[in-house]
Amino acid sequence: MKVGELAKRTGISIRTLHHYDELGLVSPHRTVSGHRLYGRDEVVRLQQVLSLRQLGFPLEEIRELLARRDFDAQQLVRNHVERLRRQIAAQQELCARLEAVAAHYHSASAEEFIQAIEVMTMFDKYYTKEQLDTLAQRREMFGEEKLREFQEEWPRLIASVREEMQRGTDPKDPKVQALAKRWMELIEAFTGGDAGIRESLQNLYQGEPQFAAQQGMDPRLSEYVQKALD
Amino acid sequence: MKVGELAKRTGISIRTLHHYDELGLVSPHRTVSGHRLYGRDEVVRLQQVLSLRQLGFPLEEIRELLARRDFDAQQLVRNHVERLRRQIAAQQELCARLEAVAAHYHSASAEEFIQAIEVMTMFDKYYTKEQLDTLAQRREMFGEEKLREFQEEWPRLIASVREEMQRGTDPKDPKVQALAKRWMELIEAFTGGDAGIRESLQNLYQGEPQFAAQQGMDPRLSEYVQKALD
DNA sequence: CTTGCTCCTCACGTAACGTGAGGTTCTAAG
DNA sequence: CTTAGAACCTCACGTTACGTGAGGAGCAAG
Repeated sequence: MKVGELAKRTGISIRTLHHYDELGLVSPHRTVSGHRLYGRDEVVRLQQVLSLRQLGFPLEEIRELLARRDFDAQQLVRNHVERLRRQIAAQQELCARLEAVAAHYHSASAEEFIQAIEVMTMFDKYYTKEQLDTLAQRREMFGEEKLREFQEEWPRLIASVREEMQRGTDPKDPKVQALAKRWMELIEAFTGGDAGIRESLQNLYQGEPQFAAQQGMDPRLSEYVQKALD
Repeated sequence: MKVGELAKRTGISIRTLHHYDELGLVSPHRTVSGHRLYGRDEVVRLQQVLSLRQLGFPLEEIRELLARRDFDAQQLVRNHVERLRRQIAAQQELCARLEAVAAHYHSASAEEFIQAIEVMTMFDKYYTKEQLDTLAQRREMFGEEKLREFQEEWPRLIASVREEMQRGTDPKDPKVQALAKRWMELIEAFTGGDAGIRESLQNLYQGEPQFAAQQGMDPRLSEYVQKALD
């Protein structure tokens, strides 16, 4: 059988057969003019290659397997399954996240959408898994409505405080005190009083100044609020 | 900020930053001597790129997204989730199979192992999903023990029939008739009387002669058995 | 002898960078 | 002012499993 025929019968492309020949995976005989000739043995070999390929093994590994057939099949499969499991887990998490974003930012603009993803990325970086779980629970407790309110209130609150700061108002001034109180309340609502979460939050805003800036925060403002809280 | 510093602060490799520059994803300014200078805007941009990358989008798509920000975020995410789900499903099936092979061929040699995989591949090709499900159920019904018995009996039975054929025994001979009866029983046990499955089985052995040969079958033997069964 | 089909061997392209090679610029110390 | 070493630059090849021509021969039929 020449390549074309084998290709038609197996559905494998000619190029792929050439490729396998180059890699030494399936090595057909040749006519004097150089045309490849596949016999029974080569077809069997090809089937084996295809079978292993279907299971997701890289070609290089397949070649080694078929070369020295004394490998530990069990161990091999276990390793492979392990690899797959990890990939699957990662992808499932990704999926869950994407859907969470899609669901939550139901009618969000592109800008808001990217923002949301950025926030998620940052959270991943600064919170432990347990903390993220805790936060997810708290969010569920509050419900859509409340969350949206909080999200809309924060920028307003930050803007108000910034205004007072720029105006040079004394942090002890009752107006600032009222804002600071609300500030505390919102943070408490978010952290649920968890000291670890509060710390991670602080690390996040200190460690990612450009992220903080996007939220309207900066170190000076932080300091100002801190004074008012004391 | 020069590349080295940005690289340290973000944990992204210098090469990657160069790469993103080449692709026009993050385009820093340059000093007169050509060194890259990243400012606030570029860092923000980088964060966005990284966020989208983390969600598994290809860089090319990310560039388009960030270029024309009027895209439909919902649609985009849905498409992406769809892609992911398909990948996950495929990988899970793979995993399940690998484990099935590993569990079933618990102490198999490398040869048997490859054989098993080949059989699976062939089954995939010739049976529909429903038929495969049905077969899986039947296998569970029988249990490990019975299956192993069947698997050991088949080669013996095939060998016996082949012997009679080569000896030229009349298909109507009682000895051949007894073998043919057992043959029928085994096939019935396998197909569970499902006509579709029996047909697929026949297609498999007719369509994959080299597979059939590995199992010890060939067209002449088939014909002989057929005569005996009539 | 030529047409048309099949075959051959390069060899580049893909995604997202890693990893040098070889050369320039910056920075701090002598 | 010079010089060593760090940091920067631009190529450019390697990775995986092939796809996709380019350009040139072999092979059967008219």
